[in-house]
Amino acid sequence: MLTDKQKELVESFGVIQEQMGLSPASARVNSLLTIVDSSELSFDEIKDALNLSKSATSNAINYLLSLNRIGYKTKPGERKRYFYSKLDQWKVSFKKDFLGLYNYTAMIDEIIKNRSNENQDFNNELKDLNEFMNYFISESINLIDNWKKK
Amino acid sequence: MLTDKQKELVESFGVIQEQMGLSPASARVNSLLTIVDSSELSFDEIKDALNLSKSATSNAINYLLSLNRIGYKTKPGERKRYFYSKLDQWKVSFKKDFLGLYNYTAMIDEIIKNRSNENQDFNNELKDLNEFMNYFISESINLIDNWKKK
DNA sequence: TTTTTAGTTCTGCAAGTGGAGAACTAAAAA
DNA sequence: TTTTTAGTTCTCCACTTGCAGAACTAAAAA
Repeated sequence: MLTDKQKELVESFGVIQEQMGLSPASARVNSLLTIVDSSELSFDEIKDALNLSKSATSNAINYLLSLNRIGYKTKPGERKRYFYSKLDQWKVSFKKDFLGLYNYTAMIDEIIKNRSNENQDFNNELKDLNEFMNYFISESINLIDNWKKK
Repeated sequence: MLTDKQKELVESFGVIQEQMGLSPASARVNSLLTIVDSSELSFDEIKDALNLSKSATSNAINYLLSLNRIGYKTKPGERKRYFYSKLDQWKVSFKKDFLGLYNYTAMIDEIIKNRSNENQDFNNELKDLNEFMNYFISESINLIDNWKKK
């Protein structure tokens, strides 16, 4: 199912995704579904390709489904589910991530409001950071929205 | 040293920074140094303001120093160190973060190279994502570099 | 020389995470 | 009705994290 090189890539891309917050098993599953040539894999194919237990496979799959990073389809007359990478969701999730940064800037605004004017240099640093953040968030969202408009 | 509102903010900004990868204690220390009116605090002031043990305080401070998120100064004739938030480093560390994303795009390039042409739709999704990522990274670095050139 | 200061490092524990394997379940097939 | 399929959930354990408190250390003060 995988070439030797692809097996290596599943691991190394897996590590990168671990660093991005996925658990080892979820990272491997997502990595596998990105790398494998087949357009979708069954539960057991995933389990066997990664040498995972059923519980680890089940939990990893359900976690990735909850994040909307993978999806599944069924085939007529079969009960099995076939999982695939929802890579095309990247715009949606990037956008969500950037919007989430507004929590950070709102927090900084609160902090600015509640600092004395004793140390104006630092107050100005906070304001500058926040101005940039707000600018950066809206620019990033523009970049996403204007990317190959479809 | 802190108003009641500021104490609250230390906690809530602390939580946000925990979500960004800092340990609870490091997050509180960094939060405190961002919120407190004094321009710098000693080891014991930090320890007492946050009700931390000496070890937790020491480890949190040294971790933040290693990340370059805080710094310290000394006062003539005193051995104590006074710690402050290095908020002005944000440009440097944002830039480093974005440059780090090139590892991700390099990985995706490797993946593309090692997939068959069986599923061109997915191959094109990978290419599209990577094109965007490369564009986004370079644009972001431009935004940082051009921000209020000083 | 002894004591104090300003921390650092070590020891031990409580809590959380991640995954294996077994037990379980609901629907479909035999 | 029994068995198989396609998972899910439960139990247990190994490993990691984060912190407190105690022991330690090196420089400075007394």
